Amino acid sequence: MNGYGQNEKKSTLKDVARKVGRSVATVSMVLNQSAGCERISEETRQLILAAAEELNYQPHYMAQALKKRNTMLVALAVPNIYHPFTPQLIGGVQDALRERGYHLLLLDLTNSPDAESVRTVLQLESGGIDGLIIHSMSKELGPVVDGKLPVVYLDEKSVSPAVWFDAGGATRTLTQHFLQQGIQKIGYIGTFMEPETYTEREKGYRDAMAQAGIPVNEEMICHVSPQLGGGGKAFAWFQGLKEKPEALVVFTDNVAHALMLQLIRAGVRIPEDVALASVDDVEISALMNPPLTCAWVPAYEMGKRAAYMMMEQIAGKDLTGVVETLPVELHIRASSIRSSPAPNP
Amino acid sequence: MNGYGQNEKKSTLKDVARKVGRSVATVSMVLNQSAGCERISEETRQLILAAAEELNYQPHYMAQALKKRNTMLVALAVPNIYHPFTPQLIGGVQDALRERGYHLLLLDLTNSPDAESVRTVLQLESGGIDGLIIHSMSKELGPVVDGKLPVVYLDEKSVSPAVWFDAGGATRTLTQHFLQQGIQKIGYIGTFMEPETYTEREKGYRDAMAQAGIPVNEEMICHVSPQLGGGGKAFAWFQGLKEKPEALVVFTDNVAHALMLQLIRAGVRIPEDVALASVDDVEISALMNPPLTCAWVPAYEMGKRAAYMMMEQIAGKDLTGVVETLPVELHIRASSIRSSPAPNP
DNA sequence: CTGTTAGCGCTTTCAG
DNA sequence: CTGAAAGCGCTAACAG
Repeated sequence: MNGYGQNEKKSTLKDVARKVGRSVATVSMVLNQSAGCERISEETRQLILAAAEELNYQPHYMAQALKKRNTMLVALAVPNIYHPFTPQLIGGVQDALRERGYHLLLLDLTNSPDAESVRTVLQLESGGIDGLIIHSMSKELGPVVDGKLPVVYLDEKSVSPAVWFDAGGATRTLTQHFLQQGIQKIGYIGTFMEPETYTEREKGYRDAMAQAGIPVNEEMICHVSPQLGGGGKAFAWFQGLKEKPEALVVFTDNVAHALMLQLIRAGVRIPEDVALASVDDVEISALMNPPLTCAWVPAYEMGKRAAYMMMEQIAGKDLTGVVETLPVELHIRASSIRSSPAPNP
Repeated sequence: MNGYGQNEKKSTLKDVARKVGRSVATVSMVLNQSAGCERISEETRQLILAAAEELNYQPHYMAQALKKRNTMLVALAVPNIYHPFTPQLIGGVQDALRERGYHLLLLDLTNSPDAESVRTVLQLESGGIDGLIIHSMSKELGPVVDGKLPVVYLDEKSVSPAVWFDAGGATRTLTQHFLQQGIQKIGYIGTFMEPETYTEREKGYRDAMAQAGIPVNEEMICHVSPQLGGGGKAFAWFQGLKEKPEALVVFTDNVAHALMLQLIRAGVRIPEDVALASVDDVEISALMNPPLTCAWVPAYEMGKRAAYMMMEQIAGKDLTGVVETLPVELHIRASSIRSSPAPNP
């Protein structure tokens, strides 16, 4: 057996109450500075504070939670802990939560068959957490938590409350960036995966093309998985094309990196043979050879905003219908520049 | 105001007890299958089960925790959520915890001045969590938690219980891999940062050199930060060397990637001008041009093992002194091959 | 100014 | 076979 809880016996409110010869109620009051604590005599207060210090008193988290009906725990459910986006999201959520004393319970659903993840959420939902932030999984988890506790959705816009970035705007901007250079044969590498941010990205590309009056050639669109492996698939597709696009909008950095590295290995020049641009802008994008043009996604900020919205809800505010949209930034680098831009009239 | 808890009023043990006309004690027993539950009549049992189902009863997490003196929460404290290693660690910890119904509380200390992080840990320590897994921060957090709750250290070996990978072995193997090719002018890119895994990595390199009877030229050693930016520093250092090494052992993938990309941009050929090998082997390493030779670190597995050790401790086992060492795997790729290896006698 | 009381929702002896 | 009772550690009226 080990000896936790024996060496440094945790002291309770009762312990400090006994030590100063006062009741637990009084002690609780001064330690919490709760309503009415001004009427406690300065002497008693000092006595209590000193005793608490000396006994190294720490309030018992769970007891407090049970009584006050809030756990100070917010869960973040992520579909894929390995997505380069996820750590930034986590960082943002965590930092915002910590500002107000909340803790982050992470629910990594990467390896979780649906049923199990739902069961886990249900478990937590009852008295375990104060709220749930859901990344890209409203379909799977939305019905389960519906109305039972405060929720914020991340990376979606057709549910609420939510915070998302302008995914359509990202690919639209990227596409227009090519169009402005006079490039018309623009392909798109997207995914068959469902999350709304992905369908919106493809829509952004299509919208930009339509706006420019250029019919989309479906041959120039390829669907892969959002992993590095997807880049391999995209490369094979590209090599198989008889008529190559002059530029490619890629839906996510991961895929763009893998694709890029393989194109270069195969002797395809970027941007001379094919220009490239993608969405996310993780740190290494700027270091690629050539540096990769990206629509930068404010993932950290999204996490922060989601956490703030969560805490507002816990505080009682109704955020139904609220969808915060964060803008992306276009970071132009060498991978996408084939010619000087069309002169601005 | 929002309406959580109003629409779907949570039902308690009392609710289902009342519904079936039995006492909460009985209901608690059958629902937990606790000792003595066999003596409850089949009829009553069915009644209770049905009622619980119908009322959608979920045990109240915090109440249970308070009574049973365990929260089913294990915290993982990480020093840097952005390290490519971290998500794998998290994944491993989480998956292992979930197998036994535990949840993961993530403590991301990336942006946390020391004092604050310590305060947070202290807060949690009292009745908030059942145990704490500490990644690379025994110095900062060890004293704070000392003896107060079960701890497992990750990526360290001079504290216990711990799980770590053979960091010295990793760089030793890499260095020997070069030596076997007859390369003698081997440089090392390490870091001035403290974590034990980093000092051990440098030691592994030095040991291998010593073993081969080759004096280490201190000019051939460079210390940078373990971020992508460190790669830039390393590149500048390399360019400034009058006498270049033929091969470079790099202490972490991040730095190797950035260094590699900049070397290539500068026209330095890999491995012809300088061979490269590094520690970690994140997914993209195999896709680099040329593919990067790595010592693969079993991060996911480390997380899993740490979580298992944690749960064993929570179950009462004393793991003092136990340090589990996980082996690394050498993944040889083109970046490190300058000649065929010396013939094996 | 301070103590008493009554629980939060649950588990667990111990009596029937 | 089942229920009553005690209590985990804490908070919040309400009395003095």
